[in-house]
Amino acid sequence: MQLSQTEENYIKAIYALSERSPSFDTSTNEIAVRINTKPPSVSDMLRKLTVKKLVTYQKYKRVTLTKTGRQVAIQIIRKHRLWEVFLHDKLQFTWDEVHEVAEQLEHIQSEKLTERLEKYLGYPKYDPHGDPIPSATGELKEAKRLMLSEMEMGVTCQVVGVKDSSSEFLQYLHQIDVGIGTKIKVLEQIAFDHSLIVSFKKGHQTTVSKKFADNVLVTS
Amino acid sequence: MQLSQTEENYIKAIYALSERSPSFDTSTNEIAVRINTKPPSVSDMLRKLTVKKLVTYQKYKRVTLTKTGRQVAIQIIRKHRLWEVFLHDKLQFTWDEVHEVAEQLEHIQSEKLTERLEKYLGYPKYDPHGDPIPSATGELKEAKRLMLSEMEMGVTCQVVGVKDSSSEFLQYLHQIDVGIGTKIKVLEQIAFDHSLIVSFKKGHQTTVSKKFADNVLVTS
DNA sequence: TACAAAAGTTAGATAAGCCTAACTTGATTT
DNA sequence: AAATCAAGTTAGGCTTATCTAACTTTTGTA
Ligand SMILES: [Mn+2]
Ligand SMILES: [Mn+2]
Ligand SMILES: [Mn+2]
Ligand SMILES: [Mn+2]
Repeated sequence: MQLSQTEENYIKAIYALSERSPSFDTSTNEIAVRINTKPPSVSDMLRKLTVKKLVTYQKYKRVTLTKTGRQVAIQIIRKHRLWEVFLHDKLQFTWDEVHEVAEQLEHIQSEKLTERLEKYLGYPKYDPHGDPIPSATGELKEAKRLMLSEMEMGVTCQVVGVKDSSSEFLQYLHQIDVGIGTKIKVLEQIAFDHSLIVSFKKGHQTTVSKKFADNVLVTS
Repeated sequence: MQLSQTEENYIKAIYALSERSPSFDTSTNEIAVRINTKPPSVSDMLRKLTVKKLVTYQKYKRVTLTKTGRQVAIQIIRKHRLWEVFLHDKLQFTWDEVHEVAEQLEHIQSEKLTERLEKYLGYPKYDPHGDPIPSATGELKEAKRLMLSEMEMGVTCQVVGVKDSSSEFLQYLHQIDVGIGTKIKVLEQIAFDHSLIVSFKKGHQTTVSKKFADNVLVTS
């Protein structure tokens, strides 16, 4: 099925939002906020996507992706993350620069390109944000990741991704020299505001907020 | 200036058509044929591009790119050809596969991407079809493609394309094992009928007609 | 020079995406 | 159960890009 860039962006947004909901659905307003449009535009598009059997939707109710819709979403995410790896590994883009360009590259239509790119990159399993890359057949492994705020005291862990990928957050991380692979040990939790005292690398010690720790994903 | 993909494709078409005209201009109908639209669509677009100062145009007359228009065209061509090199050199796409995908990739907007890609590819001067790659500042060399019949004696060259793409010709090429990338050395020209004695690869030697040599494009 | 054919433009529609303003529905609270 | 408010849809309009049919200008040839 030949989808426009706009349709692809909607599908991807619905996927992301519904995956994080316990009932695997989402709402008109949530979609509007995420893709920076107004609710009426979303209503229009949901009608279109329903006709194309990509979403299950009745007006005034919440939306779910159909099986086809989910497959479409996963293929776009696959391309997005492969391009992110390319930009990061081959063209030395920094962590916070890759997303914006991948947002465009994910819409290039050529299966051959995707497969060749994947091979060229050495079949990477994770993108530069630590998110798993779906296989050509749509298999997507769950990354066993924790929020930094969930780590036990005294245990050293490694940064594998972020929850928030706003450029504000990514730039802050860059500023304090935290990236994929950075080793962090949680030393103490402050009862008052749940902020954490942590050490990076060789003893260099800082305090980070709960909000920060909730948005840094780590593996132990 | 932020241009749509459609506008970019028009600009590129106008560039290609006007470059091959002695007066550096082109016509509504020529553009329509090239980008597979109807003349009224072209008329509309020419009005739009005139307002944006990308073309010089008066209705019922022929159209020329402005200096800005030409710069825009060259930047798109630069991206197109760099992506062709990437697809060919890094992802092993064949010469006839690269164009279609590059047609999409040329519209990705990120100067940094273009510059990094160029560096990554080792600042190539020519694309896989032997066409020159403009520099970041818009400098553009002459094409280095010649007809095989124009080659000097004793010089080894490489096949980069064909002028005639009839299946008779392509089958003949296949039969004598000539394809893109084949190395050819011109040994002798027969005065009588301008046929050429050439050697392929390791000394394997043949005679080809003038008509053949006029339709094989090579770079030295 | 006249006048027919070709080249090009305008008029009027359509489709995709987006918007604001006005309305409807469903959920929450009393 | 009714009232209120948030969530969502519809109505109607705008822009970009396209088309066909009808018209106008330019051209090239008799
Ligand atoms: Mn996108
Ligand atoms: Mn990512
Ligand atoms: Mn293009
Ligand atoms: Mn080319």
